[in-house]
Parts: sequence; C-alpha cells; structure tokens
Amino acid sequence: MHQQTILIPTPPLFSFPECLWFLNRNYDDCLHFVTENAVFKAIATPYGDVLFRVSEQGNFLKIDVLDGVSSPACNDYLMAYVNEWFDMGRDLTPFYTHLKRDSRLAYMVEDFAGLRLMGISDMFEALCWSIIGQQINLTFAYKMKRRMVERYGRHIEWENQVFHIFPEPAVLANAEIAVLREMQFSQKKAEYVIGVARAFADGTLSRSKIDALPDFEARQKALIAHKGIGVWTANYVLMKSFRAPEGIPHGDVGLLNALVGHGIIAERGEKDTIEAFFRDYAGWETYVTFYLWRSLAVKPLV
DNA sequence: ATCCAGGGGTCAC
DNA sequence: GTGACCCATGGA
Repeated sequence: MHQQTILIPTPPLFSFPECLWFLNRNYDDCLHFVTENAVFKAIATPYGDVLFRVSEQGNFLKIDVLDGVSSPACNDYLMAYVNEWFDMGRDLTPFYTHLKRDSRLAYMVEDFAGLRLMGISDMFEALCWSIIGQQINLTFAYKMKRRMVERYGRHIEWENQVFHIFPEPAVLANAEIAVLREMQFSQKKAEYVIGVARAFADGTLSRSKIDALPDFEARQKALIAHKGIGVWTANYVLMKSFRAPEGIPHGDVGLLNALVGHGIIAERGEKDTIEAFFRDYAGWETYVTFYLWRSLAVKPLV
C-alpha cells in the first residue's frame, strides 16, 4: 500500500487561507471545490485521473489522494503539481519590498499577505479559459466554462459529488460549433476554442514547442499567430501557465480599473504611465497585476 | 434601455 | 503601428 498523504513544507510569506479565498472568490469554478479549509480537485495525470484534497497541517500543505492511482510516481507528480499551482517555490520578499516602497499599494503587504499567483498549469486549459473570458463578465464566463467542461470533460465521482476534469484537446477538437453555440458561446469563440483544440490535437501547438522558444516575445508571437489569441490572451496564458513575469494582460479592464482606483492612472488610456508603473515592478509585473485583481474583490466579513 | 464585462479581427490610413 | 469600427452575448 502506497502512502496516500503527501506533505509539502510551506515557504515563508505563504498564506493558504489567502490562496484558498482566491480560488473560491465569488465565482462558481467547476474545476475545483473549496470548503472552509480545503480545496478538492480532479486532474488528469500521466498515471490516470486523480482526485485529491489540499489542506494545511502545521507548516505543511497536505495532499490527500482520495480517488485514482496512488503510486510513488503519481505522488511525486501531485506534489509538483500543487507546488506549481500555489507557486510555492517563489520567494516573495523582493516583491514585498517593492510594494512597501509604493505608498499606493503598500497596504497589500498586510492585507493580502502570503497570497500566491494561482496558476493554471495546463496550457490548453489556460488558453481555452482566457478565450472564453474575453470581453464578458466573469460570472457568465464561468457558466460557459462549466457547460463546456460538463459536456466534454471526464469526471470523478466521490462521496456523491462530481469532480470535473478539463476536456482533452482531441475531444474539443471534434466539438461542434452548434453545440457550443447552445452553451452561449459566440460564433467566434466557438471557432477559436475548436481551432486551438485542433492545433493542440495535431501537435501544431504544444507546451513544449512554446517552452522551446528563446524568450517571452517569441512565445507571445507564437501564441498570437493563432486565431482568437491576441496580446491579452497570450499574456494571460504566459502569466498563469508559464509564470512569465512580463505577462501583463494589457488592456484588461479589471487591471485598468484597479490602476485608476489606486490613483496610479487617471484614465484608462495612459499607456506611458502604465508602462512606467510596470517598469518599476520589473520582474514582478504579473504579481502586482494579480494583487491588483485581488484588490477588486471585496472580501466578505467572516 | 443602456452600459459594461479579466478582447479579437479587420481594414483604412 | 495606430485607430476606428464591428462582432458577440449575458449581467446589472
């Protein structure tokens, strides 16, 4: 019998409750399930589909494998997965030093202490999600994602609950536009998602191909070559999936609203001021973006 | 009804 | 390369 509990030591400046709160926010994400002190998630691994739960135990994150394979290799995979998901390997000290120097954002060091940039390690999922989320409100975007995942993805049932897994490219590659249209995808979004799925299915587009490119600009350019992927989408994916610090989602309405709200810009069009702001946060552009997004959400009083 | 929402494509200049 | 315009669809 293999060990079904995995422990990962938590780094300094890490807050599981803050991360958990972000995962839950005010939205209905079909790809994980959050309780008061744990998150459940089902994923496809090279060793088969797995359902696991992450909670905090002392100075460790504890992963419990609830369903699916539990082998030493799979446990290692899950450990790396959670480590990446919560961005646990990063030292936030330099970022917090920047924040403290910035009177407009210094409060974040305390208010959002230990919040990590939660990733989407599956690049295909990140791409589909960012295409779905283009130019619509997030509540609606999560609804569309749920419909698509429930229709095309596998799932694990455990204790009378269903845990969804994001669909494989090969499955979405064969999805019909008409079906996606019924899920309230626009014609264009349906085309974009299917197009990206086909690119993944036939190997035209893959994580390893993007990874092999020399730098951020080359990766961004390669992504934008696909229909439906613009700068915003490419950078969002490079932020969430590749953790490129330069992956600023330029033009993002939430980001612009937060910049205005913090008095960093007066109006949305101030490109030079925005550029200067991010230059000051070099190396931490996506982190400060993530914290600015965080600032938009009102944390309910517990 | 009107404006907005974690944009993208196209086409003129 | 930049800007104007159109597209698309539900939420508030």
